[in-house]
Amino acid sequence: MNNTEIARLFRNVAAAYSIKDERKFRFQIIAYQKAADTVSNLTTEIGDFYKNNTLDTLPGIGVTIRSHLEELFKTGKVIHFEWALKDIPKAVFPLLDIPSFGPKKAYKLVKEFKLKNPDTVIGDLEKIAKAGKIAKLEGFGAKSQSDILRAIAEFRLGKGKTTRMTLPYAAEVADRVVSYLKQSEYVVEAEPLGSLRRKVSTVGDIDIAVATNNPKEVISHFTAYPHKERVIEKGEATSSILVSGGKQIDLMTQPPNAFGSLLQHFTGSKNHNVHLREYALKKGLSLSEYGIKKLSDKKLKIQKYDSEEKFYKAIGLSWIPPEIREDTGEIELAAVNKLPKLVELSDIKGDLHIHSSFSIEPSHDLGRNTISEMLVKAGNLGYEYLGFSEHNPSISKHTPTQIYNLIKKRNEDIEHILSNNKSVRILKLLETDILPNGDLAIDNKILELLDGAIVSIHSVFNMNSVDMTKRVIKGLSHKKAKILAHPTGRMLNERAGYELDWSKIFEFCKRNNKALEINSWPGRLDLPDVIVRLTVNAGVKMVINTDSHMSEQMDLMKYGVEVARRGWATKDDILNTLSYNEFSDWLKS
DNA sequence: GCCGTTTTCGGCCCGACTGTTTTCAGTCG
Repeated sequence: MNNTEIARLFRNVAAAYSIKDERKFRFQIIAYQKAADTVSNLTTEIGDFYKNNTLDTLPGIGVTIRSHLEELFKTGKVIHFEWALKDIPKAVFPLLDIPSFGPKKAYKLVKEFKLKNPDTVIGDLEKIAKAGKIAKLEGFGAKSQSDILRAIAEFRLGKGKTTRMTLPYAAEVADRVVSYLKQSEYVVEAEPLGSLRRKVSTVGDIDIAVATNNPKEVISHFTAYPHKERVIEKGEATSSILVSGGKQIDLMTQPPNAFGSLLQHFTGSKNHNVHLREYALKKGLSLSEYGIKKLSDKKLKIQKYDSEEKFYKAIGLSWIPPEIREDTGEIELAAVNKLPKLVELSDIKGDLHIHSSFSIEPSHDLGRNTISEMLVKAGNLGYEYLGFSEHNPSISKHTPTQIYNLIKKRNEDIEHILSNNKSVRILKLLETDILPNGDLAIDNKILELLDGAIVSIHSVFNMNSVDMTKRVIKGLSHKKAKILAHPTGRMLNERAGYELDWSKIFEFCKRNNKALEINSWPGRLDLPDVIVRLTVNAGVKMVINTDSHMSEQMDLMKYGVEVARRGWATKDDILNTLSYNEFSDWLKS
């Protein structure tokens, strides 16, 4: 079973517990939901954790769930799960994917109308609702019946829980709503929060916080948003709408003097907030978006905070950058004021993965702008150096001699340009394919023309982890091969990427002075943040590159820096924060 | 069922909103 299936199994077990006895199984439900979240967020198959005997390193997986997983991988089933799911009709579970359906509602409807077939249950329920039978049920009414019909219709259209947005897209949607909100005179401040503020690689829905002394007016203004499809809910302090394209926008408000606690609350993550509140409880403090209550104060008066810094300080913590608020150790370190100083965009001194339009007759796509145009942009960004890494010339269409001459010609062009442009230094690189057998696409004699090579996988992605790891390590073995570009090959929302044995890759890179790339392209963000964290811990260096094919794409560097920050990388972990001389020494190392 | 510079036992975040109710259950974040 793969991660998706196992996460679903855990969620179904949690739902079954909810239906059986929500109070009795309260903490088991939370535990299984948390385990499901852990599994669905993994970038490695959980079967590999089982094989490596490292299941106990995963948060939310303790002795019991671990033994259930071991039973699952050994025998293909788990007796305890079969017992837990035995009394629950299978038709309940597909309904749980529909927004507004929880275990209780799904179970009641399935039971009441004796729905048996999980494959047709959604359509069956729709017919029943259309026939007006749900409104007659106790606890339901005409409104809930029509809400069910709409929920099913929207679910079919893929609204609500659609594919997640890339960061620039989400930022654009959020910016439009924020600038609309700011048209209201009652909006003092408006900020996008949630996963967008934490810079998660993809964003599900858009969360916006508003500081106002008149929440009612602000919410009326919000629900009148011209691009809204419908209002999902509208209360006194919060509201949600669905906008065209099926994306959900959640709004929360607080008065300006309590905006700090709202920023904290609505930025999340959920796991960070839960841990933070448990931590504060032990100090006798109860936290919410309203502020902080001292439990020793019998009247439970709320202390308000206008800034996040003051809010964290009141709990005895240093301010935590949003990118690392994932409950992976940040609270413990903030308590002793030992958070790392994360790398910043202004630390970056160069970009090493640039495709110019120089006619190198490459194996893959060519850049759109000339070497000179790219250099102008680099100057505008304040860079000290730029690395040109066009794809290697196609090996099926050229002889080695032709390739040699093409690279030589590019080098001469660069030298010529350099004689007229002294402000930005240039590194002569090449993005070189690692062939399926691990050889590089160009030979040693040609590699010697370069300051260094960026190597990467562009074909035959479907190799297993063992073979792919051997392929990559062999590709990196040449002296000139210094950087592994987009190391997992993933494309967000498109393909998962191949698997590598990271401990072997790290060991090789560390011993041989090789670096892994963080590719800033918003559809890649590769390395993924969790692997950046492993890389940092392994003491292996990284380079943040844009992989630009046009000069304006060099602005995408910020996305790579955000990934690095989510992986707890400091300036020391990132090689292109070095000066030109230091970086060029590393290339020769 | 998980977890640990107060604990290997005894804790487990905190609130909003809706529909169907007349005080609350269910869902969501």
